[in-house]
Amino acid sequence: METRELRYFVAVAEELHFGRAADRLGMAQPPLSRAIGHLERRLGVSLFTRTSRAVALTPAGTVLLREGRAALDAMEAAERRTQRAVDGTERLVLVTKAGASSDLLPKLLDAYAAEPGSVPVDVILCGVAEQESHLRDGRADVALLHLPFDSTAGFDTEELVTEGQVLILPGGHPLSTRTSITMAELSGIPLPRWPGHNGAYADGPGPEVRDHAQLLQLISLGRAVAVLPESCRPLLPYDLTVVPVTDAPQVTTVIAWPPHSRSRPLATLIRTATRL
Amino acid sequence: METRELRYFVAVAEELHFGRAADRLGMAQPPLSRAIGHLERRLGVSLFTRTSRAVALTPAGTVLLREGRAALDAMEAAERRTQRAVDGTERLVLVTKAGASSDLLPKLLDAYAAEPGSVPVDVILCGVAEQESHLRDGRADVALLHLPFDSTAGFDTEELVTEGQVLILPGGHPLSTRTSITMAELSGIPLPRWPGHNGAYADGPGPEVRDHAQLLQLISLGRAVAVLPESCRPLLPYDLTVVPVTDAPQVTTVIAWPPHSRSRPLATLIRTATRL
DNA sequence: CCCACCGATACCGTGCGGGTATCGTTCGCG
DNA sequence: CGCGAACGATACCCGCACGGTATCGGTGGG
Repeated sequence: METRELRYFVAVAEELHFGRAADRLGMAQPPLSRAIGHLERRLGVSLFTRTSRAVALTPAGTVLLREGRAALDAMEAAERRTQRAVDGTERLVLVTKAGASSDLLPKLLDAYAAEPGSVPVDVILCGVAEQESHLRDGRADVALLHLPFDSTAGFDTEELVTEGQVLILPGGHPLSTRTSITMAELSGIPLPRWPGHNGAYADGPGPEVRDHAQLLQLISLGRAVAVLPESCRPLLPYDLTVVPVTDAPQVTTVIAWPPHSRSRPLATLIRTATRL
Repeated sequence: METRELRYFVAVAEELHFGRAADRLGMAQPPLSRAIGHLERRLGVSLFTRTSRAVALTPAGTVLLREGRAALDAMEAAERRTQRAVDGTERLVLVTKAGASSDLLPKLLDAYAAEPGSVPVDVILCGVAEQESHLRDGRADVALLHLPFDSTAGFDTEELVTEGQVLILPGGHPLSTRTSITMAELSGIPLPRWPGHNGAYADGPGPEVRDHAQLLQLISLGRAVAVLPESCRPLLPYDLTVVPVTDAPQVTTVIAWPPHSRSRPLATLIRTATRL
């Protein structure tokens, strides 16, 4: 199977429409139809059920969409990591959520820079749920993830720190005088919604937020309250109040990397992180 | 990057010889040279240093070999799993070492077959260190691996059972009267060597073995002794003696599967395994 | 009932992948 | 020291497969 065919297939599988898919791929519709036909004939499997009005995935097509995306990610990762491996300019790319691990990250970077044989580290701060794809498609070499929010499926990981969570409130909020609180007491309050793995938001009450800066501004405006890991405290504006949530799930920060690609600099970074 | 180019690159990187690589690929040498040249130009990195006498990988080439193999495995896996997903004939392919988990496996298969919604399970018994590639390139959906011997890098796993190890001896062996033994006492005895991840054997003393049947025959012949997990006992010929090794590393059997590809039947199998 | 939509088919041109022949360089050997 | 063998690069040619345009066939909506 050629990557070109697989890209074509994924486009059609996502659009479920040959015309739009061809458009997205920058080509005409007939060769796309033909390419998919070729692919189906060569695999010996029907991937789509098509009527002249609708296109749908067969079970085999569903499998190929899932596995094919992973394969395309692996191809992209191979390409990107190779391009970054030009002689003498070795670097590491670390990705993490903007606003998270605000105390851990500088410590880690300083400690690693002091290690013998360390290389420059580029830091990518991205929105929630983008780190995984960065790691999967080779834009990054290593990530700081936060359980139970992020999934570590397919990555090797080491646990770094575990912490409790706190409730963040605007200054004048009725609950801001409390010294602690439980999840049960928050059950009626809509918490902000983060984008899922596909980048879309689940339905429900509560404001849609994309990153911490946005969230904190909404809280300052009295439009939201949120439960966040304790380590976000140093980043809070002065006008917000913090109330420990006694029974919120513990948040574990882990360092994660793709299971192959364990270069010497990466191994050093991981070792440094676990020793902090 | 097209898979064809990547296959070409891997062939050259493994042979370190354009002529032999072209031979292996069933093509002539000039188009292969040209394809590699194209790839290098498009990636913007040099992958090989070539003189007219020798070909060697650059650092970037080393990265591409590692990442590219993973990507090709992912492509193959996508293809194979898709072909196996033809409607109505869903099956699971389980791979494990021949001779290992001899008690666990039938129990698991029986328990799973009794589950509602279970599908037929094909069992592949293979040599040591082949399971990982089966799982990686889509020939299998799920594997029983044994820590610390196998690597679970890149797979999701659940621990199933942990057991000690025992020393297997031919009947008349001087140590066969012992009721227990320690690793230190075995330090002078050469233990059999298993093939590594590349299929090659490490240098050193001790016979080279490929599977359990071969090993047990060598032990019966008095040409080897071995330390194996306790669960191999039911498979031993009557003329072998077993001595518990008190301080041998514990062996953990885990069920492992690729982190994506979590179909309903697979999830059921995993759940069944963890409940045994 | 007709038209609009959409995927499949027919047909054509061209670019690229692969073949053969040959060159340039380098090492080994007489 | 010079010749030949080994090996990758280059030159050149061919065929095919990929992509484009035009059109068909079937289906559902107005």
